[in-house]
Amino acid sequence: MSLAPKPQHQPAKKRILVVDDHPIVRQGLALLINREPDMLVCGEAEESMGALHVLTSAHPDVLIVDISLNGPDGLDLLKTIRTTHPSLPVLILSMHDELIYAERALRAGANGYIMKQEATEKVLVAVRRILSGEIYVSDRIANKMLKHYITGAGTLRDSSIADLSDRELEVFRLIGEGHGTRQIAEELHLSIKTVESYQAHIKEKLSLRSARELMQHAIQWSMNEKTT
Amino acid sequence: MSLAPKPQHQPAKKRILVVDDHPIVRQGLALLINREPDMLVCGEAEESMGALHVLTSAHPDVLIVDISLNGPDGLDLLKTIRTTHPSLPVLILSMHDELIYAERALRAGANGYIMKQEATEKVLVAVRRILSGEIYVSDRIANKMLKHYITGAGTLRDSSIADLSDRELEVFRLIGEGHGTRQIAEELHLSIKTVESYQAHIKEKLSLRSARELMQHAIQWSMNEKTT
DNA sequence: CAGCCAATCAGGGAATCCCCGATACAAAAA
DNA sequence: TTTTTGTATCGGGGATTCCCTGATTGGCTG
Repeated sequence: MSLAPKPQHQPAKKRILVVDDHPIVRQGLALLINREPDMLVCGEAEESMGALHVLTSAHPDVLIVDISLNGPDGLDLLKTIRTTHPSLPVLILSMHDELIYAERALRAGANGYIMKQEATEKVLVAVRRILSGEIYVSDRIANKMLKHYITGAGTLRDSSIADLSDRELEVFRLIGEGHGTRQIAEELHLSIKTVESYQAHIKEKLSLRSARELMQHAIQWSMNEKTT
Repeated sequence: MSLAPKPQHQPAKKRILVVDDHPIVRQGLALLINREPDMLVCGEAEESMGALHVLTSAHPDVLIVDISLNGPDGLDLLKTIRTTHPSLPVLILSMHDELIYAERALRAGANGYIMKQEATEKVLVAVRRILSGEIYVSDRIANKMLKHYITGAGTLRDSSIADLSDRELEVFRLIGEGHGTRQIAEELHLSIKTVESYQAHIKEKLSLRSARELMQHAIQWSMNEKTT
C-alpha cells in the first residue's frame, strides 16, 4: 500500500488540524489520515477557541472543520481564521447535505464542503484537492448547485430560511437546540441586545409573530434533519 | 445466549455490529473496538434495511445504532429488531443530549444510550456494561432519569406524562401547540397565576429546569407520538 | 458616492418566568 | 377522626425576557 519512500528526500507530510466536537469522528479522521503516507493529523480541537489556540502552535497545512460546533460554529471559526490566514485551506465537514450550508461555507471562504455521509476516501480526495489549490464539493451538492444556478435564481430558495444571514441562522439553530437568549449571547460572546436583535430579524424574515412561534419553528426545523 | 461451542480457556471475542450513516463514525468506532482484545466489529450498515440484512449473517452479540439514520431511524430499527431478537443488546448512539431521545430509546427497548460528544472510552464502557446485562446511560442523563424513577413506579412509564393531572396535561398540550401563558389562561378561563402554577407543577413532575425546556418537550411531544 | 444590509449594541415598558407563598376541597392514610 | 396528600385556584415581587424604537460601523453594489 505504501511506495516506501526512503527517509532521504522524503517530502514533508501535510499537516492537518481536525476540529469536531465528536471524539469518535476525530478519531475516525485521524485513523484515516494517519495511515496515508503523505499526511498526518497535527492537532485536534473540539470547539472554535481551542482550534484557534492549536492553530498557532501546530501550524497545519489544512483544516478540517465540522460546521456544527458548540459555541461559535464552524462558519464563525472559518471567518475568524480568514482574517489572519486568508489562504489557509479549510475543508468544511457537515452532517447536512442542505444546500444552504454548502453555499454559506463556500461564500465564507471555505475551500471545500463535504458531508459525513460521504465515503471516507472522499475526505482524502477532498483534502488533496484543496491542497492543490482547487475547490472540492461533493457531486450531489455540485449537481444541486448547478441545477439551481441554471434554473433561475442565483441563490437558493429552498425555504425562507435561506434568507437568513449567517448569524441569524446560527441563532435560529441554537434556539432550536433549546438554548435561551442569555445562553446564546454567552456562547457567541455577544450582548443580549444583539441576540435579541437577531431574533427580531429572524421573526421578520420568517413572518413569525412572537418569540414563542420562533422557538416552535426552530425546534421543528432542528428536529427535521431531513435531506432536501 | 450460548449457541456456539465456547472454549473455556479462550473466551470468544464479542461481535459488534455498527449501524451509522456516517462512514467516518463507523470507521472511528471500528478502530476503537478492534484494538480491544475482547471485541471485534463483525459488520457495518449505514441504514436500517442493510442492518437487518447484516444482522442475520453476522450474528453480533451487540449492536451500536445511531439514532438518526436515513429512512427508518435508529429507533424504528430497534423496534423491528425487538420483534425477532427481544434480548439482543443494543446501544443507541446519538448526537443529542436531550432527555427525550434517551427516554424514547430506552422505552423502545434499548440497553444503553450514549452521545457522540462523549469520550470514546465511554463507548467501550457502555458496550461492556450492556454485555453484562445492565443498562448504560451517561451520568447527566442518568441523573435526570433517576428522578423519574423515584417519583414514579415500576418500569419506565409512559414518559411520566401520564402522571400529569388533567389540568396539567391540558396546559402541557396547549404549550405544545404554541400557546402562551396569557392565551392559555384566557382559553381555560383561569388566572395567569394559576396557569403559571400548573407549569411549575409540570416542570416538577417531568424534571424540567426551565420554561424553555418545558416548551421544548411539549412541542416535541405534540409533534411525535401522542399516542404511545 | 449613495444606499442597502449585516452586525453590533442601548433604553425602556410590557410581559413572562420563577421563587416564595395562600386558601379550599376532596380523597387517602394514619 | 385527624392527618396527610393531591388538585385546583390565586397573589407578591424580583429577575429575566420580549419587543419596539432607535444608533453606529463596515461592507458591498448600483
